[in-house]
Amino acid sequence: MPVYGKLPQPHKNQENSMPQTEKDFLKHYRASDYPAPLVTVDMAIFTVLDDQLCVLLVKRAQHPAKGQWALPGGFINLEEDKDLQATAHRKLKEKTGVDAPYLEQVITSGNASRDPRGWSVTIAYFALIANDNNDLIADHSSEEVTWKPISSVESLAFDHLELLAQCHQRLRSKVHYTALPVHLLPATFTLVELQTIFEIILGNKVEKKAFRRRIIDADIIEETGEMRAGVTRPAKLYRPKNNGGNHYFSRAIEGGR
Amino acid sequence: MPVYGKLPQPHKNQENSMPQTEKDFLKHYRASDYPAPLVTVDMAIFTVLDDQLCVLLVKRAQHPAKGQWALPGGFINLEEDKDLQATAHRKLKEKTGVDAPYLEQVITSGNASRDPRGWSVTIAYFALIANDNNDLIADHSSEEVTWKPISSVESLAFDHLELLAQCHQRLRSKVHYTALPVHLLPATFTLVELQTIFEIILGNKVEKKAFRRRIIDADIIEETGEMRAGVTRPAKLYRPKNNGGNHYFSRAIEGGR
DNA sequence: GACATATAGTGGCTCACAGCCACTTATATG
DNA sequence: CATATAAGTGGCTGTGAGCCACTATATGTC
Repeated sequence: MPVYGKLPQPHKNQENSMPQTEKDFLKHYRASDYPAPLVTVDMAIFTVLDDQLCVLLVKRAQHPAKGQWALPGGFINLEEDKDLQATAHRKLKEKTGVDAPYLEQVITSGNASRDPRGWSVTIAYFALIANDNNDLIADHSSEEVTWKPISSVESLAFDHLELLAQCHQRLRSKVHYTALPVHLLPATFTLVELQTIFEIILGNKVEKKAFRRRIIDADIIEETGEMRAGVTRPAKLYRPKNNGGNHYFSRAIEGGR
Repeated sequence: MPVYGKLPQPHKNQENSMPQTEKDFLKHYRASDYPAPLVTVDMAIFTVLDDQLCVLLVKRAQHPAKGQWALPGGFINLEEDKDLQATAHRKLKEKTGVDAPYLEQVITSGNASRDPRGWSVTIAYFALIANDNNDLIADHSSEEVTWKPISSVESLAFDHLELLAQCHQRLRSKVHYTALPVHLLPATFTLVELQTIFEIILGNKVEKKAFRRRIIDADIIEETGEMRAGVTRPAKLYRPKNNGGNHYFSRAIEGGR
């Protein structure tokens, strides 16, 4: 990998007057001397509540777009965040108290008009958290925070509606060929529960036998040995195996029923 | 370590005193008052030359990392680029003269250490261009520019090797379930040529019949009516249809001899 | 305890499509 | 005209999704 500490090979005088070492160059370099866009990280944090796919929204307490609903997010803390993922984790923790859910970078949106403060760039992530963590929502910043069913979200600040659409789309398409939704369930779950989550995200029914074959054959979950009692036949409980829902199927799941 | 021009200006107590309109807020807002990361756009521009997948590299003429090979890229021009994609297109045009190839955003990398100038963010794109455009490489900035077989790239400036790996990976995985490689071929091509490109990217052979069935059934290319003469049986020429290589298959292509 | 009911879970068929491989077709060349 | 070589096809096998009827196991009611 690149080594920054060392000087570049002394180039005998090229373009200009005298050669400059990288060290010299950096000594006089001031990032703030150059115009730069604003940079933020925004997140679509998904969970399933009451059989609906929901996303966490905050009502903006500050200008710009004050009073509008928006995806949680904010500026990178250049001192504390070691990388973009850390910024995302920090924001997630601030809003939900949850620490290490599934987190995936989706898209970076940047243009001159999406934020009235000027040229701005935002890196959008989506996160999946289990619905047994829902009550953990904290409320630091006197902002209003809420879960909204994704189907009921009609407008958001900035271009957040578009970002949300992209995140939702990414989630939906990955559900066709991965087992991502396990991250939306608590530590143990039944196959029917898992199937229901798939159906909620896909927006259509999934054929039971095909679904179970697929999940079992993929060897991504294992029986806990426990059963979930109910009003009828009890169901086996499962937990994610080795690499959770990060299995890729070579064929897509699609229709059914 | 990173040097920032100014410390963050403490907001003068707004909430408490009097309400402020967004207009007022914006009037006094100066983006440059806040520390912000550097933001660049970098690209992996792919083509196939001499039966090898190649990527365009430039030798850096300026500090930092002067003299090292890097992916082409650079800062956003806040005045001229209307969005990130425009920056990418501009960079692509500068280096290759090509204007509208296939372009896809891959990943955004940002952390405190990837650039010695400080906290920096880069948005990485990959582009596919046809190998009949190869000669169009311009050389504006007295930088050295070259096509390197991807297998021979062992080190690059900054974290560009990692970015390249991500772009390469994205390309390879999409080749399993899309017809992206048509963008790497000239306007007309034979099925065998197309298959060869697939094989080069995948790094393994593809079964002829399965490949042809897949492409033909997908209805993404059409016969031109012309034939390509050769030393043996002439081959039908095809051109991309409606939406080029942007078709998604529901099953992956994989192995075969 | 017998039975109804409801959900969990299985057996076993069909169908689409990737992999396989031998076969046919069309051209250049000696 | 025979041969070599690459283009292109026929037709089988295997995998895994879709389908749907069937069995299994609990609760609730009488």
